[in-house]
Order: sequence, then C-alpha cells, then structure tokens
Amino acid sequence: MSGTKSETPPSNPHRSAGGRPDKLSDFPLLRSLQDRCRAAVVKALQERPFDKHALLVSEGAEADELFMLLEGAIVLWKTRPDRHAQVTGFLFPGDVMGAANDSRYLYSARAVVRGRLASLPKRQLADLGDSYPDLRRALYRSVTSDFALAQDQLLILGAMSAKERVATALLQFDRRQRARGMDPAAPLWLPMRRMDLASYLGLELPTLSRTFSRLRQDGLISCPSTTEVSLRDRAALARMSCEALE
Amino acid sequence: MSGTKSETPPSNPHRSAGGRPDKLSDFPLLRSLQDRCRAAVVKALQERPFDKHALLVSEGAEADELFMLLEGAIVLWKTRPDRHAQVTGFLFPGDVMGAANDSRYLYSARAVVRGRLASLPKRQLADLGDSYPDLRRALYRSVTSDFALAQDQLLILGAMSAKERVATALLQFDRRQRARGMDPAAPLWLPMRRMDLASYLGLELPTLSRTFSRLRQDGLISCPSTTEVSLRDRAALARMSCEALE
DNA sequence: CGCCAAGTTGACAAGTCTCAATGTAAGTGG
DNA sequence: CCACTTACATTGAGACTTGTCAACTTGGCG
Repeated sequence: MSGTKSETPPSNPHRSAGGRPDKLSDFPLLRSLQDRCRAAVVKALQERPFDKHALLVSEGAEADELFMLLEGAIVLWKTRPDRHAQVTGFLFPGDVMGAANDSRYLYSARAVVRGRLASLPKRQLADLGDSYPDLRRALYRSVTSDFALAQDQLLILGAMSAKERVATALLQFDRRQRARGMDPAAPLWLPMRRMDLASYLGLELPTLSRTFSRLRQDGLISCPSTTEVSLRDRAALARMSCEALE
Repeated sequence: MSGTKSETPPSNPHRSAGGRPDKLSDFPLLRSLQDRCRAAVVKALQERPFDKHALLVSEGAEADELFMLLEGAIVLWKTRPDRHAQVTGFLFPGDVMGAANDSRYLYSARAVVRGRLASLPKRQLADLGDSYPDLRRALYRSVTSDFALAQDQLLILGAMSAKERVATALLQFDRRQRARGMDPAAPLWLPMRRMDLASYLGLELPTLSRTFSRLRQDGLISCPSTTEVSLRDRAALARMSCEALE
C-alpha cells in the first residue's frame, strides 16, 4: 500500500507482519476505523513482547483483555477432560483474540515463536465502544469472522480425508498470508510444530507427515525448511481440497 | 410411554418448548432483559409458523433477520463445493439464529418438523440496541454461546471415536433439553433424520446406526421410537464420552 | 561436536467407509 | 381401511484409510 517500505526487516520478513510497517494504525482492524476513533484506540492499546512458548491466555480464565497480534504466531487449543489437547486455531499478525470470549476465555493460547501483541482491557473497550460505534462494529465483525473460521473448520474435520484436510489448510494459510500483504511467491510460513498442525486437522502426526511427503513427491509443494512450505501447484491443491476422492 | 399412543399433536410436550407456556416473554433470551426492553422487543418480534422441511435460511443470502425458534426443531448445514452437505448444528426452542452472521448467513437452515419462529429485522434490532444496552449484551452472549458450541464441536470432530462422539452428543442434547425445562426423566427428543445426526458427528450413517445399536445392546440407552432416545445410564455415557478407549 | 527434541518412515492392527440387502415406519391412493 | 409405495433405518461383508507402535533420521541448540 504505502510504497515506502521504510522498515528494513531486521531478519525474517514474517516477524513484522509481512514486510509491512510495524505501525499499530496500519493493522487491518484499526485501518477500518475512522480517524478519531483509531487515534483513541491506538492510544489505549498497550504493546507487549512475549517469548517463544509463552502462555498468553488460559482456557477458563477471566477474559478481561482483548489482544491483537502484532508479530509472531500463536496456537490456540482446548484441553479435553483427559486426553491430550485439541488445537483449534492459529493466530498471525493482525489477528484478534478474545473478542468472541464473553466472561471467560474458551481456549488457551501459547506463543509459537516470540513476538509482540497489543492488548486492551475490556472495560476500556466498552467505554470506547460507547463513544465510537464503528469500533463496536469492527469488533462485531471480528467475532463473526472467528465464528466463520470455526465453521469452516467443522467442514474440514467433519467430512474430509487426510489429503483434503492438508490441501485445504495449506490454501487457507496461503490466503491468510496474502491477506497480510505478503508476496504470493514467498513460501508459507508455518512455524508451529507438526504435532499442532496435526491436531488442528484432526489427524495423527504420522498421518500428517505422510501426507506432506506425498504432496512433496507429487510436486505440489516443497519444503525449503521445517517451518516453510512452498505451494508449487495451487490449482492441484484446490482440486484436491474440494474433490473428494484421489 | 403410555400403552395407548395418544398421538394428539397438541399434547407433545416438545412442541411448546417443554411444557412451558408459549409466551414469548418466557423464553430465556427475553427473560434476561429488563422489563421495558423486553416489552419493546416482544412488540417488535414477528411470529411465523413454518412447515416440515421448510427452507428457512440460505447460506450466503443476506442476513437481514434475526430468528428465535419458538417451537419445533431446525437443522443447520453448510454445503461443500461438490460433496454432500455438512450439518453444523441443530436448533431447539429458545435458540437464536443469525446473531453470529454479519452480512450474509454462514449456513442454511431447514425445518426438521413444523413449528414456529419469531423474527426481527436487523435494522430494527440496531435501533433497539441503541436504546437498550442490555439487549446488545444479550445478543453478544448469544453469539459467544454459538461460538462456544462450534468450538466444542471441533473437539468432537477432531479427536473422538464414533462411540465417544455419539455419547458426547447424546449428553449434549440431554443438557440442552433440560435447560429448556424438560423433565430429566423424559426421553430425548431427536426428530432429525439419522443421516443429519451422522453428518453432524462426522460419521457415515451406517456407523452411527451401528453405534446406536451397540449402546442399546449394552443397556446405556433405549429407543422408544425413531425420534426418541432414553438415556439409561448417564454415568456410563459420560465415562465413554471422556475416556478415550473402549 | 554431540545431544535431545522433533520429524519421518515402516509394518501392522483396528476402526470406519463403501456397497448392498433387508427390515421397518410413514405417507398415499384406491 | 387396507394395500401399496416410498423413504428411512438397520445390518452384513469386504476394502481401505487411518491410527498405533516403534525404529530411524534430521535438525536445532547448547
């Protein structure tokens, strides 16, 4: 958008929301607000760095804050009564967390890599919402978007084979990464552990790994590193994602 | 039940939200509102009957109305690009539909049996929300509750065996039915087709049917009719729901 | 450089899907 | 009111995907 990529990425382009300037006001949620409202929100936001693997939110804890991820990646999960956890989603820069949680958080959140987030106490949020209706609307859209994501996930988990799930997820991540303004030619950044990805897709780790290997053999993807995946043939992936068999 | 199947429809306790008076203002969403607000909402609500199998909402259509189910049952589903549909949920009396959909509906809705619903145009809703903050809050809670349901469904679809899924779902329906004020001893009312239930649980119909048969053989449930299920041993079902194996 | 966590791959068993036949309840028309 | 028709549910046999267990390889990090 703003042609001036003033901020030379110190290292990894993913660290700074995709080559985009780090300025708070350039994140999508805030971009959609009117100037006065945006200024008020930016002023209220508290920036905070976090370490790799840091626990950011605990399921069941009082949901008194709203978060926006500025840099890094976060894994969301629910704990089942006894069995191991179920990963319900991932957050990337620009994503909002906590809007869809009423009094208590519905899931836990852990940092995949170190990064930064901006937080806003809900009390303050309510006040701002009274003054600026478009903020309320923006948050409402954030909630419905979370809901839509969960619904799509139901589709993945409810009626897809392993290959379909992986193909669908890769395209989903690709779409999100491009929405963050990343170069479409750049490889996907998937810093989470394979285990988390497997849980997210309702698969066991070996099954996920095998599926990846298969896609690599067939030339649909390539993996420059453990945390990066290049989509070589989006069309084939899209076909695989929708068409049921083979 | 009674030896004489007095099949008089009006006497079906499920038809009227569980033996509860049919008055609009007695439904949970409205009960939570302050008197003046409730009165205003009740006045704005439009009651409407619908037939069995009637299409009530189409995925992708403009979401200009909010619905509350008064009587009957509704199945929600998403259509996959080519393969058959995925059922994402069921609505029973008192449930709200449409709050979590922003500009367009995220799913379609079809009547399982005939019933009644109350609707409210979103435009009117916005006006009321401005006048009555607690209405806005009630709707917000409705959305987060929808979201929580979808999240729980992720748990079911992502990491459970067929037996666990069925046991979990039965207990879930049981909880909801009791929340509607139904007698805990009364059998579960499950008027949807087995096919829909199977899709909801991410299973094929024969697998669901087999699982039901197994539970019946083991004495955990009994099925007085196709649309009714009695939970004979909730404790065992709860154990099966959580404990992974066997 | 070596260790340990994480990822990959193999062999086998188990659970679920597919296809198909049978049984049953509901709905329709004579 | 009964026979007929249709839709839905149940059950069976076999194939196949996926899960499980375990060995092996890789790669990050001290």
